[in-house]
Amino acid sequence: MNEKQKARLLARAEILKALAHPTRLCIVEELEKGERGVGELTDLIGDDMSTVSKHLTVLKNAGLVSDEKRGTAVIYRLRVPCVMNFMGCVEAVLTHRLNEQIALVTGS
Amino acid sequence: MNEKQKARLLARAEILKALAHPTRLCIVEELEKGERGVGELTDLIGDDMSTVSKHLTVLKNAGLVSDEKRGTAVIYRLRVPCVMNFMGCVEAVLTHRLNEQIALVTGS
DNA sequence: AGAATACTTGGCTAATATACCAAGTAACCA
DNA sequence: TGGTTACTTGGTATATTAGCCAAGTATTCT
Repeated sequence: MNEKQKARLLARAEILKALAHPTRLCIVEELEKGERGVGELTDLIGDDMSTVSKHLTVLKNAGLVSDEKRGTAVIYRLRVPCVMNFMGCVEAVLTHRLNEQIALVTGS
Repeated sequence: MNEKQKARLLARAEILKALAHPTRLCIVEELEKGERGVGELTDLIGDDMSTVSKHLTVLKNAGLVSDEKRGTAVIYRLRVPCVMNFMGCVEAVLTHRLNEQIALVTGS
């Protein structure tokens, strides 16, 4: 494998890593519905606001969300439209896995 | 957020986490081309075979690949057809990000 | 200016992840 | 049966992540 390919894989992996946390997935799903302030997301998630803020930084660094200051509030929004497709595929993996487990239990 | 939703997000995050490593992405891309033994994947990646084997275990536990013993060899194959779609979306994020960086540099 | 609101950042700890080497196991071959 | 091939697993060191609390910053309100 050459350096260029390594860099490409690393870039992709970083985006996946940014999404690979329940809280961050929750944020992304919520932002699909529309822009939200940090306070709203914190209420939804239930962790400390500083924790939510750090998760938002991770998503921002990955290029998945953008932020904008309005008064004292900071409003976050999704920057990419396709994250849901994405999740459709993840769901397909889960379904596939579930079907197998059922097959195991029913012994077919 | 209720427990059921938390479980759903956790399940999705686990799949994303399994994909969120350059070596594992490399393995998945290679397996898109066809089934491969651990040795072949090790040659491609260049890490210790034990390291590659552990990455394969992660992918297997996530339900993304399956394995089969043939003689002394262990052959891995992809279990889900859609991982590439998936990556198409990741690529879209990268392109989006790149365009912005270009816009920044050219000052438009 | 001083207080309040809405975040972000720093500091810390605990948990997880990753890589290597060495040792163990399973199937085949001589 | 003993050796070889092809992996996997255990052990260990290091690095990264995630959470909370406390402190810092920016904007608005009085």
